[in-house]
Amino acid sequence: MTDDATDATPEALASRLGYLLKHVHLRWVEASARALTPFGVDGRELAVLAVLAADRSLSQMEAAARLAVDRTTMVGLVDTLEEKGFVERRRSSRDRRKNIVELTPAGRDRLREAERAREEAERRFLAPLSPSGADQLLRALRTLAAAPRSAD
Amino acid sequence: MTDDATDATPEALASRLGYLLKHVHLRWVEASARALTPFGVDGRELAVLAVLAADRSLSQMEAAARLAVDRTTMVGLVDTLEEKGFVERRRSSRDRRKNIVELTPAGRDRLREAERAREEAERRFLAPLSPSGADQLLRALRTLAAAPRSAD
DNA sequence: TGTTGACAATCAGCAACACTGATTATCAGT
DNA sequence: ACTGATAATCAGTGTTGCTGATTGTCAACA
Repeated sequence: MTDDATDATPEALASRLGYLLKHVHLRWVEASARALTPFGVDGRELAVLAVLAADRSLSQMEAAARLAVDRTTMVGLVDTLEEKGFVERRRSSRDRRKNIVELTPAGRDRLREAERAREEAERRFLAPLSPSGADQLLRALRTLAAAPRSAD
Repeated sequence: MTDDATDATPEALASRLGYLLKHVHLRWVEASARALTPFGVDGRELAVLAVLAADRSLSQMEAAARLAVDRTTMVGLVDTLEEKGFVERRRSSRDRRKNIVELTPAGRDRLREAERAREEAERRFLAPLSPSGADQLLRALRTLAAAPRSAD
């Protein structure tokens, strides 16, 4: 009896925002991990490459701010990307406290390939929605992410 | 010096599903935590109370399956709810391996109050969207959460 | 010029969390 | 009775993100 609960969303939770966000996110993490494994990067590392490609070069702190990850987390992120040969650290000549992080040619190539795979995975993931539904979802999420932190 | 990046979603990431899901979820966790603090439960504990109220009584495993949390995590969840006096464990008489978990009257009261607060918080959280937009968001999330695990 | 306060990157340690695997008690079927 | 499966529990592990301290550097100013 009722072992359908294993992968169907149970009635009592179906409308809970927290439950839905968490599980959809989890699903996506799994799906994107699967899609990105062949490229040797995970979703967050790819996002780092993407922000570095967007702005020519950034300090670690700037990159961390862009991605809204902790500054100490960025250290490790850049570490692994550097080991993989996708980025390079360089001391800024204008402010020698800063590490300028830049894409290597290999990093740029990998970014291009992996981005394609990510986009494809995202398309597949959103396939259960109508095209306009997918679009509205992204727009709604963007709105909520950008909304000012509720001032109590 | 672009410190606007701290709370505005940077261009390069604005359309990343993973980024958006993660940060919207994080925002919601913060908001709901703030809303629920006065009631002495967090979002997950409240969800446990809700599934217990929906189905008269459940074994721990059944409750865990409903919420899609690990069975070992449910042990701790029930532990703290029991300490707070909101649920009670009872050995099933029909299958003495099972712990039947049931709401106490105090748990039922707390659930009612806290649910009201959660709904109110959810309304506030979704306020930046139009009413129909909020509705569509929930529907889309429900669809994605229920979609069959992509079969590669 | 030397001193002061702030900031960038790094590192070590901590807390939260969920999972794996083993253990104990119980069940159902032979 | 004996066997294989299942429920709850616990101990240990790995991950993650954070706090706080450290080191080097900067900018401002007496």
